[in-house]
Amino acid sequence: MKRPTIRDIALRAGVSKGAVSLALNGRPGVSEETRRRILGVADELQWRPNSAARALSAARADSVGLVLARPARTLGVESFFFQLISGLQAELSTRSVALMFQVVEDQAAEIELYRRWSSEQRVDGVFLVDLRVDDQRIDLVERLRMPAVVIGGPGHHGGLASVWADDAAAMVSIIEHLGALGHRRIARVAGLPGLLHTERRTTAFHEAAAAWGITAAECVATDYTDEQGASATRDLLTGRTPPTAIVYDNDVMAVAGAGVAAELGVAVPDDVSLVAWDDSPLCRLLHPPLTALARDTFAFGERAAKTLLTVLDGEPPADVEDQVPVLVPRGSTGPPR
Amino acid sequence: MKRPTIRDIALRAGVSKGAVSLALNGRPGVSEETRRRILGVADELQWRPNSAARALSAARADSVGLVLARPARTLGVESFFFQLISGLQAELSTRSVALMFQVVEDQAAEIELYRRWSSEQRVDGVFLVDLRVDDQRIDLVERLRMPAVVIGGPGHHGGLASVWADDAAAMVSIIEHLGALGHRRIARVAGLPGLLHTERRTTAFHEAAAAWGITAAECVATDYTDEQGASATRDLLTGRTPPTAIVYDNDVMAVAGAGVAAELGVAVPDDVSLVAWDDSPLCRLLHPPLTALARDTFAFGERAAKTLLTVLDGEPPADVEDQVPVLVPRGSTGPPR
DNA sequence: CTGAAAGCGCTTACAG
DNA sequence: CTGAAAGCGCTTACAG
Repeated sequence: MKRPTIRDIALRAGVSKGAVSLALNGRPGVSEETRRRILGVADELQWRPNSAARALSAARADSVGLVLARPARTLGVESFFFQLISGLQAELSTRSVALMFQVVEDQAAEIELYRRWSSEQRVDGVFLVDLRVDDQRIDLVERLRMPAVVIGGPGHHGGLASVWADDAAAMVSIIEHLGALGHRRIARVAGLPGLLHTERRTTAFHEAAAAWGITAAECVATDYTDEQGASATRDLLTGRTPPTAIVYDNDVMAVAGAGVAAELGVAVPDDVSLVAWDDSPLCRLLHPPLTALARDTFAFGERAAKTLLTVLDGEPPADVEDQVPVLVPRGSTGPPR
Repeated sequence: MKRPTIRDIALRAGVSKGAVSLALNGRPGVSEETRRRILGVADELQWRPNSAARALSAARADSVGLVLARPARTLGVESFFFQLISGLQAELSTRSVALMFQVVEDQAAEIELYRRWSSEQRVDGVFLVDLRVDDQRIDLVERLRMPAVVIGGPGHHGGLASVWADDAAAMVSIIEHLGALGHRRIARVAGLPGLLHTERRTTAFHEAAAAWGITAAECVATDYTDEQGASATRDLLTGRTPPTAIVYDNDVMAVAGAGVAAELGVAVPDDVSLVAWDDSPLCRLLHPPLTALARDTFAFGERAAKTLLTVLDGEPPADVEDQVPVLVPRGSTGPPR
């Protein structure tokens, strides 16, 4: 009634434990006939590998990690990470690799966790998200010799693999959409200043605006929360020369902004056009629905997982560019009144 | 330069490996003095346990699992699970227990995963969510002798531990709020029919309505998505005797319903009052903000984790009732016109 | 209170 | 192509 081990298989098949191991792992060293016999017995006994034993002797954990450094109670509406995780797992599960997903309070706790995972050998590799300008984690992970994929490069990821989308090109498509509609005063409610992708978007925003002869192109920094998205919108709309269009760095803030506009009696899109970076059910649910920058985050996750798996296979770290996000025009953008 | 093991500690401290193990795990069998010396050396060497070795010999994985059976691409706006996971981890991390979180397509895949986890001994226990009427998992988990906590009982969870909130009492508070405002035609856009808590809410809805002399109390079944929430709302509002108030089983559908009302030119709350079960930033962001049933899901998660940890300690399975969710009245409810 | 040994279930050189 | 043995880093009886 105990769980069968390779010892039981070896006994029953009349071979050694070593041969069983080779056969089960599809490695050379046993004849095709004995392999078949061994697999048959394993199947009959309903044998499954003990993950701890395998991890101990092979020095592999068969799991990889993803840490999210956010104050737990503020996590919420953003569907991005759920989609990402689903995509990661879809790919990882094809190789029976588990995902250790952990939410921590801040980057200090995140770093401590990598140290622990490394020394406990809990994971074979990690995904790094929310990259910052001069991120400490790149260096740490390289020092720990922990295989890693940086999600949301490019650049600044040392010798690590990375998967990323071209934020600059996406920003250009937004500005082109608004510029073509006739907007000349555009504001942006940006995300956290320290994040690398925020900085990249800011640069692209100003460059694209300049190319369209848009001189009034202000960026307001926020922490991504609905509160700050709402108050930034209020400040912009009640200023002396309010913008005719606002671009938000996430969907939550865009929705909050739409709420503020409704409250102030500012008509969307006649008085102000709104664009959300990242599409979500949220954007489609609003009235009018929000014009949004859509990307296939699930597929992005799959790609990231695939990249980490190749690194674990010993391939040199790749630098993978994902599709450019696509702007989906909806009711929240139109020509300025 | 290799990672230190207990052997290194034993050598350096001049004791046996066994003594080191006892000291490190705070168990009796070593004198206070040698324990201190051993801990000192461990600290000096920056020793950390190898989780695989520990799991193999102690037959513990030091991790627990949570599986979500939802088609991956439909996962999204609901903040409930993120909050829950954060709460689970906050508690689990105090005991260095990891959480294996996995998203699968359906219950068949979920069950297969439990079998695998059990035979590979990947986890010491699991959390069961989205309980169904006559759920197969209860029986399976009991047969596998896998410690478990059912989240969202009560009842129907066999000999397993459970944590739950009183959905019936919460539903009563909603109906009382609406009844006191003068509503006599109330509809409910319900979640998935097969789920246990949906059924409990349905029963409570009808009983509470009857108690207030509300005869028009219709329930429409949905799959929790915004699409179905929207179309159910459209059907209700364009029917021959539309309700003056609608109760939604989640926040996503309530927001979708608000969008439909805006589209149809139905005023909220004058023409129709809206209530969301589960509060979220989403509800506060809308204009008018939605009256919602709030609960502290983070704390709920902590409590669930605590319960599973006590089960792992060998305590008899507990049945823990969480706080009753609290109705937060906002702009979306008022007296019927 | 402490030490020496066996064992957890695998993988991996090393002989034959 | 196959077998016997050692070893991964812990824990846990069992002697002293």
